[in-house]
Amino acid sequence: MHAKPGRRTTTAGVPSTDAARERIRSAGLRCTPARLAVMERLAASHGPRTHAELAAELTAGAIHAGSGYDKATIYRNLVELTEAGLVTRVELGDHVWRFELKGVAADGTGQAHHPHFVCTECGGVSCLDGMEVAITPRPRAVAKGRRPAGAKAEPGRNRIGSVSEVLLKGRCEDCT
Amino acid sequence: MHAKPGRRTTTAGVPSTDAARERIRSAGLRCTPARLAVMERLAASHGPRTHAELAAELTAGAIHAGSGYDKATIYRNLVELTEAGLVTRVELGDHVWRFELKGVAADGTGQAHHPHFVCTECGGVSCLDGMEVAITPRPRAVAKGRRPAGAKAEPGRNRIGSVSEVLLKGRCEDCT
DNA sequence: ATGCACGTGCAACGGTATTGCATCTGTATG
DNA sequence: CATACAGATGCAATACCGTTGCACGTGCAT
Repeated sequence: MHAKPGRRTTTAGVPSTDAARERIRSAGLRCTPARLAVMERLAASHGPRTHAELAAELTAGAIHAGSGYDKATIYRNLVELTEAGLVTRVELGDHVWRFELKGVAADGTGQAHHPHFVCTECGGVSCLDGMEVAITPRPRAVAKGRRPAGAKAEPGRNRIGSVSEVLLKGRCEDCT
Repeated sequence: MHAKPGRRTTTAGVPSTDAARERIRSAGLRCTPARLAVMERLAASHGPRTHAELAAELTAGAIHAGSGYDKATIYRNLVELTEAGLVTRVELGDHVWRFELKGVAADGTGQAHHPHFVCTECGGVSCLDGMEVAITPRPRAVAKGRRPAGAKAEPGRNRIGSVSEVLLKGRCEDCT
């Protein structure tokens, strides 16, 4: 009882738990321990996580006692959070959906869609959050003149209507 | 149609069947009717086909008499052809793998790194042959000094070694 | 404290990918 | 041209992941 359910990092600032709680609430969803756990797990991850991974971590045998959420619950939560707009669901080429916390930049600037890099060797996935991908029509030197607007292709070019996801495949440094 | 399973042989030019046959052979695989059928089916399609589609077309009830290949055989052939480098396997976002004839690398060397664009709506794939993708560090990090959660891959892990493929997902103009 | 609606756990379903094994066939060899 | 072997095929069974139905538990407003 003396351990308040949820607020484990009680600093004067804004604990991630409380932030998550608030976001869940404001999304019109109830704030349940399972949802908090999912949110925190996603927040603690540096890249997109698969449902299987999250389920494995949050089901019974997990390190943290008090877990033990059902796989279906986690799945439903992920879907609901996705529909609520708090989480994005991406597909990187293997047959697994990965979920990722949607942009939470403190200032509110949406880190909309950042590119992902997946290693074809080890299957590792990196979030190229600090990278920018520019698509230019002609193989001309593009080094300078950084083009903001993220990974947006110029419309009217080729048959691209709109780009929703950028995916790079290759080998990570470890596998080279 | 009139293409008999036999060798329409090299009377004039090179029938696609023979071309496929040669490619299969040169890939170190046996040339079997099932493989030829798969290759021809892929060649006749202008977009990526799912294994389910191909299986449905090539199994017993198919248009072509004499077909009736097993679903597992088709699957294995697709995988083998993929490993042999004759076919590429892509994932569009639904949980189905799609197979597509790879570009004809005449000299056998790897084809240029041209990005692909795949429409998540219609499944169409465009080869962005005249486009170039540049990956540049974002001018300004999300936050200064500190490493924000999820903003960067773990150091020493999952960093990009080499990029072998660039894949853009989104909607094509027709589906917008 | 109470009640309702929403969330959860359990288990089962469905669909696709994947594999084992016995049989058959393409291909090389004599 | 016949033969033998490695590889390919068919059949069926399996594994896996995502998804859903239903009864019960729980958050949250009253």
